[in-house]
This record gives sequence, C-alpha cells and structure tokens, in this order.
Amino acid sequence: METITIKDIAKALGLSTSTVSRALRNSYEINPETKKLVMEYAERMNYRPNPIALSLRDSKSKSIGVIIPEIANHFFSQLINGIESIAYNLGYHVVIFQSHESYEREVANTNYLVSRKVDGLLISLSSLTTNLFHFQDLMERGLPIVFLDRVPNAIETHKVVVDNFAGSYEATEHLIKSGRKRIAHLTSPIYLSITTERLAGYKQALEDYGLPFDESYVKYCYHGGKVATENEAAVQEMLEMPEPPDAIFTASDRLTTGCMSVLQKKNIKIPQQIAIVGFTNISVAELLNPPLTAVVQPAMEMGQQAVELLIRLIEHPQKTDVFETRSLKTSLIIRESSVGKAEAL
Amino acid sequence: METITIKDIAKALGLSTSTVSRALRNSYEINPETKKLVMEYAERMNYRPNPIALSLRDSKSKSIGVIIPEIANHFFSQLINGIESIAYNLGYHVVIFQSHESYEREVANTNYLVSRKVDGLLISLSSLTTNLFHFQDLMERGLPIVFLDRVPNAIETHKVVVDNFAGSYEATEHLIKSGRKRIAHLTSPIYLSITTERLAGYKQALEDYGLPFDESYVKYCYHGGKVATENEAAVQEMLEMPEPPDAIFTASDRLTTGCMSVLQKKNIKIPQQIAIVGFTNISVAELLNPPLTAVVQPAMEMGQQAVELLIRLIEHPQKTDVFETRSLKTSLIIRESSVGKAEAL
DNA sequence: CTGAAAGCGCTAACAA
DNA sequence: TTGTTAGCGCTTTCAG
Repeated sequence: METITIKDIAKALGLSTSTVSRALRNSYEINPETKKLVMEYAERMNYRPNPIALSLRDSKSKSIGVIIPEIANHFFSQLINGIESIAYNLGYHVVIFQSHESYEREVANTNYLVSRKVDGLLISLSSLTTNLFHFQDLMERGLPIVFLDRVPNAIETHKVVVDNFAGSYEATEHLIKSGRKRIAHLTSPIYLSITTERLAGYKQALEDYGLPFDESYVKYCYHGGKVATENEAAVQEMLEMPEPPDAIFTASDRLTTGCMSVLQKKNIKIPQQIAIVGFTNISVAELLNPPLTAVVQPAMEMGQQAVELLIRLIEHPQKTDVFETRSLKTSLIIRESSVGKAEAL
Repeated sequence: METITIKDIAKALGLSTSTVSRALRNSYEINPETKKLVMEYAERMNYRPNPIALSLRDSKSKSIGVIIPEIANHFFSQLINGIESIAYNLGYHVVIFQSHESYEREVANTNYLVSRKVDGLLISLSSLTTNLFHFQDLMERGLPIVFLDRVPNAIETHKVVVDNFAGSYEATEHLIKSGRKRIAHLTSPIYLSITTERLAGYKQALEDYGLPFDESYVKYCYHGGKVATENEAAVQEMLEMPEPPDAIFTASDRLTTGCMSVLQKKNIKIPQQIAIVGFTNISVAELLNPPLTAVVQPAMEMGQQAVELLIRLIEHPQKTDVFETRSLKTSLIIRESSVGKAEAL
C-alpha cells in the first residue's frame, strides 16, 4: 500500500519538500514554472496528501463524528442522510457510530472519535444516558458539539429538535376528536428530553379537552423499544387494566411497531378497539395494516441544520456568543389506524 | 482540546520519552519500579495514546471501512450490526460509508478510507458499479478486501453471500405451488451478482415446473429501487401487459415496498389478484397489509462472517492461499401475501 | 535498564 | 523564489 509522498516528488524533481508543498498549495511565492512542473507531476503520479499526517500536524481532521442510538431506524438514517448531504458539500467527512441505547457505548464512541481528532460532534443521546460528564468535559475543552432530537437540558450549545410538545398535542387532540376517551401513552425513559416534552403535550391536550390524566395510562420503556419483551410487557399491562385504553399514542418507531405486533397477535382490531398514532418516521407507514397515523419529523432537515450549526461552530468558534435551539415542526399524517368509531374491547 | 502525551509524562517524571513508551507497553527491559511509576502516573492523568500518531507511524489504524449502498435498509443495517459486534471484540473500529447506489460515491469513499489508512475494506457493491478498477488496484497493492452480498465475479478474494439461486428458486416454487401461472420478477440491474443469481433460480423453478420463461415478465430497476418513479414505471408496465402477471417476485426491500405501494394505489388485491414474495429483510413484514411472504437473509451472520474473514486476512496476510466464498442459507417465511386462490385482475 | 535520535508526511517560521 | 529545520506523538534502532 505504498503511496507517493511530497518527498518522492521533491526527489524526482530535484526540489525541496517545502517547495513542493508550497507549489501544491498554489502559494504566491513559488515560481509559476516550478508550480506547473510540480502540479503536473503530482497529477500524473496521482499524488494525494496524507490526511493522517495533516491531522497529526494540525490536530484536526475535516471530519465530524455522529453518535446516534441506532442506524436501523428510519428517523436516524434520514438524519444521517441530511447530515451527509451538507457535510460533503462543505468538505467534511462524516463518521457514524451507534450507541445502541447504551451509556457505556456512547462514552466509548465519544472517546474514540475525540482521539481520532474529529473537528466536532453531532449527538443524539442514548436512552440510558443520565450522566453527561463526557460531553461537558469536551465542551469545556473547546470541542464543538451540537445535539439533535434527544438533547440534554444541562448543556448549553446549539441544538436542533422538533416541537415535540406541539406534535404530541396534535396527535392527542386528533385522537380525542375522533372520540377516544382513554388514551394511553407508550414512551421512552422519562429522562430523555423527547419523553418529557411529548408527555407534556399529551397531558395538555387531555386537560384542554377536559379528559382526566391518569398516570397509569403512561408506560415507559426503559430501553426505548429496543428490547421487545419490555415493549410487549408494557402493552400487555395496558390491556389488563380494569379500563383498558381505546387508543395508544406511541412515542417512537420501535415502540409503535412493537405495540402493533402485540395487538395483532391478540387479535385486537385497530382502530376499532384500539386506535394508534405513532411518533414515527417509519417508511412503510401507509403499507401497514391498517395504514398508520403518524407524527412525522423532518429528519433530513434536522440533520442538515445540525451540521450547518456545527460547522459554523468549528470554523468560527469565537463568533458564537449565543447558542440557538432550532425547533422544527412535525406533521400529523392521518391514516386509518386512528379514525372511525370506537368499539368496546 | 490539549491531551496529555508521552512527552508530558516523561517531563513530569524526569524520564525520556522512550522509557515512558516502553514502560507503557510493558516492555521487559524496563525496571519494574519505573514501570509502576509510569503506569500509575499515566492512569492518573488519564493518558491515551494518540491513534493518529500511531497510524502515521505504522500505516495502519485498527479500523476497517465498510461501504454499503444504503443504511436506510434493514438488510444493510443488520449487516452493520453483525460487523460491529465482532469487530469491537477484536479491537477494531468500524467506519461506515454509503455509496447511495452511485459508482462515483463508491470510488470517493474508497479513496477516502484508504487515505485514512483503514486496515481493510468490507464492500457491498453499488447497483451502478460496473468498473472494478478501484478495488482491483487496491488488492494488488495488498489491501485486504472482503465482499459481501453484492460481490464481483472478476475479483478473487473472500466473499460472503447467500444462496441466491436457492432462495429464489424456493420463492418461485412456492408461488407456482400456490397456483400462480404468470410470475413476474422485479429486480435490480443485471450486472449485480445478486440479480443474475436470483434470476437463474427463478428461471430454473419455472422450467422445472413446466412454466414458460418470458423475458418480458422480468423488469430491471437500474437504481435498485432507490428511484421511486423508475420502480413505479416498472410495475405499471407489468400491469399493462396483455396478460398481466398473477404474482410478482421482488428482489429487494425497496423494490418490494415500492411494488406494494403501486398495487395498493391501484386497488389491486394482494394476494387475490397479484401475489407477492419479496427477497427482503424488512422488519415489519408481518405488520404489512397483507403480511408479506419473504425470503430472508441472515444479515447479521453475514456481517459477522465477513469481518472474521477480513480480520484474518489483515492479521495473517501470508497464511491465505485460497480464498473462500461462504454461502449462507436464506429462509422463506410464508405469510398471507402469497397464499390463497388467484382471481382474475 | 535508560536515553538519544530518526522517521512516519506535512507545513511554516526562518534563512538564504 | 527556494531551502533548511523543527515539530505534531509515537516507537524503535542504536548507544550507552
């Protein structure tokens, strides 16, 4: 795997490495003829600067690290596509890691990316992260970080989120207006920002429409839906309540499909017996049985905005005095899973 | 972002950098006491070797590059999970890139990974890759590469695939036995290995059961399903044939869901009017309307075996005289989309 | 047992 | 306009 280096070019052309280096960077202080000579030779030999050497020298890498819970999730893969589309245009490479909803892996990935000298970090917290020291420490040491979707309250930096409260309110309102009375909420761990915000929107809608809020209709899945058994148990508990719900509002992709699976297995009719609205970007929502009503997040755009903010932070670190939190709008797409008259279970 | 280096430790302890380096690597030629001193200090200061410096020195990185068409696809994300699970245990990091089914991006990603000194490459070809020079060149220069799923015939190296012929044969046979007579095949570009193999299995089944093979029942999607319009047009063409198919065997995730979308829009009943079997790992197959019969690939295991082969190649380059192609089995999971009597369109 | 020095590829301050 | 040198962090001869 030998590759040609500046030294090789210098030797071949009888020049010094610095002259070659300067010529390649098109420095004004180099004789046009020399420049041409060098450029052409480099081109011919297919010279490529060694980014490792550059990183070592400059302690930067023109790359940004992304840590998300899971790739196998349409919301996150769209997020990545948004991130990549912008990053590549601005000359940055994107290195993707999955935390698999594990705090330990999030920390390990973070450390690795930092040691690899990424210029900045884009993070969506794992559902099990409660300690933020690994990020706080980095921020204090000057590493630019932007959070998206699952963001920490305790850290001051740019953030890109959706209006979870509004999205959740709208979903709940829709269920209420469709005549549902006992609306349950299946969600992620309470210490995630998205969980509390969605919960708040849900509560507010209930209150505004005069429905009682009953804590026992809210089930938290510690692993954010990753662990199927936990998921199933939560739905099962709902079904076994003295007054089972006539609608379930689910807070993520996994939670939604997991919930539908259980209902299907139990032959519970959706939406007649239980209506479903999912906070999800699942790609085949309209192919499901029944087609799924969904609160959709502009994932691509979230990714794009987040990189933009991050790269601005990287390239103009001093210029940032105030951090912004951008909040994008969700859209409620109504399909069959939530409409029509309720039937007793 | 200053981090502590060997030099700092040396200075603090009044030693030379080489002594510190050796102590940290637990070299036999270092006085146990010095060793202990250094180790403890390093531990206390949270010293981490700079991997960039190591890469520059050794031209290796303890990391492997993965280039796949698309993350937003269950088959590939499972593949990645398989790859990661093994790689981490063996101390390698995994760097993931998407070609987005574009030859140019595949080449660009390859070059980048190589310049970043990955120790090896795991590749699943883009649907538009016909020229293999970028890989051939690297292999000749000694870079270990293992292909998986979409593999090139023209390159000799380890490969991990599924038995596409058998999977396809089984799917087609199933449709025939369910009474279907005009079975169409919606597939990827013909120059992908998976396409020709699946096509061959399909043909063989038709032949074995005495059904005619009609080339016009086979539609190739140049972009492997990525471009929805192309996808739709292909299905549309099928429907407009003088004798439209009574079953469609689709060759990938995207092709399958795209096809189902079109049929749904046109109010064509599945499976009554057209039965569907998909060569797909889509996670919600059983939640679809109707639940989807699928040829499922052991994606996780494919990923695991591929990294194992790759890492073996990396760590014992000389020991490999023969390359192996591992072929794993698919499984046909029968659901409603392909059973029951056929009705005229 | 420990240290000095070179080198991985590149750039920039300093000299010429 | 070009060359020399040092240094980014680390390991490894080669010399003590």
